[in-house]
Amino acid sequence: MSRPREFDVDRALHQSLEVFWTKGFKSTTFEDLTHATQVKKQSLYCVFKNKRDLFLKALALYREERIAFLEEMASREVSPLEKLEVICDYSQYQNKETCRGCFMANSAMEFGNDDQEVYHEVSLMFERVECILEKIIREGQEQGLVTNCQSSKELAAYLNNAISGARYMERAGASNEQINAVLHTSFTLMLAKNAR
Amino acid sequence: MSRPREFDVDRALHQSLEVFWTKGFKSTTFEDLTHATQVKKQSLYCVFKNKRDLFLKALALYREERIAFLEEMASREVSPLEKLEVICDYSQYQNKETCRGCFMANSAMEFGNDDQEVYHEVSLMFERVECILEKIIREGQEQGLVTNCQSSKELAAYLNNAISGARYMERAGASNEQINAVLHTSFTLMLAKNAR
DNA sequence: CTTTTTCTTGACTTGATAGTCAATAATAAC
DNA sequence: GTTATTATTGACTATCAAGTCAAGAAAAAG
Repeated sequence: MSRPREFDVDRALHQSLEVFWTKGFKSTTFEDLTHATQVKKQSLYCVFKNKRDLFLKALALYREERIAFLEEMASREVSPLEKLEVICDYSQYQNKETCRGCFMANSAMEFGNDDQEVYHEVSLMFERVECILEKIIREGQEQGLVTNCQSSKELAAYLNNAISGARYMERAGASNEQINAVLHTSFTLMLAKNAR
Repeated sequence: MSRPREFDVDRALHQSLEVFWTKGFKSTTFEDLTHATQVKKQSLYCVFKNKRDLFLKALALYREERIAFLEEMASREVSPLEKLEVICDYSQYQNKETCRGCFMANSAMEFGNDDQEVYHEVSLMFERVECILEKIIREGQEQGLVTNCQSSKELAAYLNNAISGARYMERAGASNEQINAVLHTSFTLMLAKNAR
């Protein structure tokens, strides 16, 4: 009955995510988005309420994709140590030459915690990631590979924090070697003595 | 010969720093600055070339003050462990109720590493902080208090990263307990076995 | 082929904000 | 007191970006 949409909404969302990730919310103009998506302004406005709405949807998409990756990783049939090693391997985070850090962390930094919706996304991500990490760490502890001096929960928060820091280093322009070194140290220190 | 300035430049700079720290560069309007400093627009423009110049000077001021604090701490006549404990004590970072994180980290996040001048400030800060941390850690290692499994340089980068992560958590709205727990875990894991 | 519906397009509006200008005020040197 | 110099002030300008509007285009249904 009606004229069908000519552009792929999901594709446009992914492209917008890339832009927001690289430039942040404030620095991204709507023109940047129309340019990246090759979709005209009004067409985007038809689907997404406004720039902020598009941003929030991109943020949620990012979270879902990250979590999906981590969950897939967690469910693999390999030793918990190997899982942690992959998670602590910086090269897995780094795509392209752009040092854009973690989109979620960048957004948390940009908005602070006074923006309810962004804050909600960030918390959600935090919780989910820590939960997955904790499960892997618990496995590692049960197998005597990870130190028992701290609880799995403490270590999960610890590791998550180390990764956040690393993403910050990335954003701040640190070299791959520096970042990898830090993650490796953080990883090593949480191992049981006999597993080092 | 001429009419003297009525406002204290240094005081205005400090006040501007507060605003930039809380809101970031982009989100701070010049009006915010005139309001915070109670100095009229043109008077600020007389002293500082523009908003960006004022921002960069605030950033440098922040770095100097942080470094001064850490250096004072490093030179105290207490055990290296005590020094590290103070540095890892989140309550020392936290002022007011505002969760504004580390101004340097926030700025690094906001600008990415494509802005040369901001990047320079951030790198400078990084290097200086790590250098101070390394010195304390080396002391700790010599006294058998800090693990020798990693070099002092590695551990300094590690600790700096953990602190960055913690400031990010702060910005992202984590509770004091959560932040303290993470820092405490990071601190504990770098201790020698007998010092735990 | 006509009608209906929704997409597309570019021009337009509105609002915010960085930075400028020119008139005025205040002070120190002479 | 006069003059020269610089600070102060508020109005002004220019720019840019988000969001709106209305006309036109395209497709599906009958």
